[in-house]
Amino acid sequence: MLQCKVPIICFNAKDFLRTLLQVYGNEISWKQVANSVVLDPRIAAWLINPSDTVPSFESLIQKYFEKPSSKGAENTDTGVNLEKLYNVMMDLAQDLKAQGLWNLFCTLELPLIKILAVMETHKIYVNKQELKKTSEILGLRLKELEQEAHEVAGERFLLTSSCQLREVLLLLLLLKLDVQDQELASLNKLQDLHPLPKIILEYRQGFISSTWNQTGTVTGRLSAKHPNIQGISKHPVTITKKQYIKGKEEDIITISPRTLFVSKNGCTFLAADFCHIELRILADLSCEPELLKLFQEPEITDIFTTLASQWKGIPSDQVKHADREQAKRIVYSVVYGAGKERLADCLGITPVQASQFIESFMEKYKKVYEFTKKTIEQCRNKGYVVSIMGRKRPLANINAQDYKLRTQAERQAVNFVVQGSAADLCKMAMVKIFASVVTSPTLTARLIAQIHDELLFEVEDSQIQEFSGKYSLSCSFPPTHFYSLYPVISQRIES
DNA sequence: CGGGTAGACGTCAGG
DNA sequence: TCCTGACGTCTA
Repeated sequence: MLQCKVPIICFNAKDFLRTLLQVYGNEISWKQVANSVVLDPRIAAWLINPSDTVPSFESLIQKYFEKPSSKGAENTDTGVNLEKLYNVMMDLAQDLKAQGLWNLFCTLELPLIKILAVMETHKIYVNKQELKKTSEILGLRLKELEQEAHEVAGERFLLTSSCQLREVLLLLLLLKLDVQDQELASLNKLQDLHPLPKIILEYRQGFISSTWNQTGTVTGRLSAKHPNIQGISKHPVTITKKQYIKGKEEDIITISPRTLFVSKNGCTFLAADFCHIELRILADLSCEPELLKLFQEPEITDIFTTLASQWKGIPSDQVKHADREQAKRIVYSVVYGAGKERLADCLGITPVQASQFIESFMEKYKKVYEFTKKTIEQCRNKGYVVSIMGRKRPLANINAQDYKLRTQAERQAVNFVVQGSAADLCKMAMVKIFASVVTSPTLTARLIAQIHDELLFEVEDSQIQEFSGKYSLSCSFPPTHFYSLYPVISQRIES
């Protein structure tokens, strides 16, 4: 079936392909999926309406089979189902073409099926022992904290219940508790493990592999579960603890959740990520000159640092990490339509000040404001919004009477165009790089995860130069690359 | 009455 | 502000 030149129609094709790869893993290489052509009606249905998850094959059939099935079908259930499957796919294909989604379906979403199937068959090694230990330590620390909280509060209650916590805080009224900041516990430094012999290391390592959902979001992004590898804490957490655990006598301990994932022997994890992709897309779509200028200056390495320095009126080398984070929050908050109360809350200023802030922002980046207005207007007329690659999101509430519902739809419209377009580009990068690795006779790099704007690979040590040089993504990704990519996309949509 | 389950909601990690 | 998933409580 992998060699078959004729397209295969399959509901949940990714699961089928994964099973094929797992069962025949010894006889076939993962690269062989490249030859197959698979059509998945579920993905087609999701593209037509992304808020529609289509839970089962039966429900899809039911939905697309209002018209009576053509007579003369075989008597067996299998025969009938096969015919239905074929007819449903043909109907969906017609719909996709009629709605301008056919190209997106063929060039992005269909190739992705195989990529995700291959990703799910790859084992990601984890340091099982360290994970277990971390879990135990965290459990202990949580108990400690619970006890402390009870003592301070003067009564027993469930820390994890926001409801009960609220009540307790209300009763106390006097002191402000900040439980959240101290909630995490500790772990021994992982460096201690490095000198351990290979065999022991291997013995200690277990492995995991996430499940990737291609039809689970309304914006076109991917999502992952069991575990959600897209949501692993990025920054290490440091903590001071009172109790000594298992003889390790350290007061301050750091936990780096990402280091618990380890690359295979002789391999290295290599991450390639887009730089400020959403802001670049916003600059491009709005044609905002001030924003475009920032991206075109070669000496600017970090846009948010630059924005922070402009805003605070200080040199960019004096911008602190907190300033940068603040600038980032401001930009995305304002662009996606945060209200004055929310922004005030976020920045620790009064709503009146926040309101003035938003106004001056919109004044400075006028084209961005016009872009949001135009997007909302188009959504009102058509009932949906469209991303760079033609991905659609219908927003029924865009013309609603209810103010709350209507303004929410307006924010969703603006957000979709930017976030959805970013999803398009990230998926495109995935498809292109995968295709290139698959056809390479030498490269063996495996895709481990996609964290929205980042691709994580496991690369043989001897191939790091060849791999990173070939794509030169992580080293440098200047704006010019982005703009050279964009016309290609537009052209594809036209054809 | 005890115990399991489903859905809603809150918080927090990612982007 | 938008989009996710994990994990906890709470209600039915």
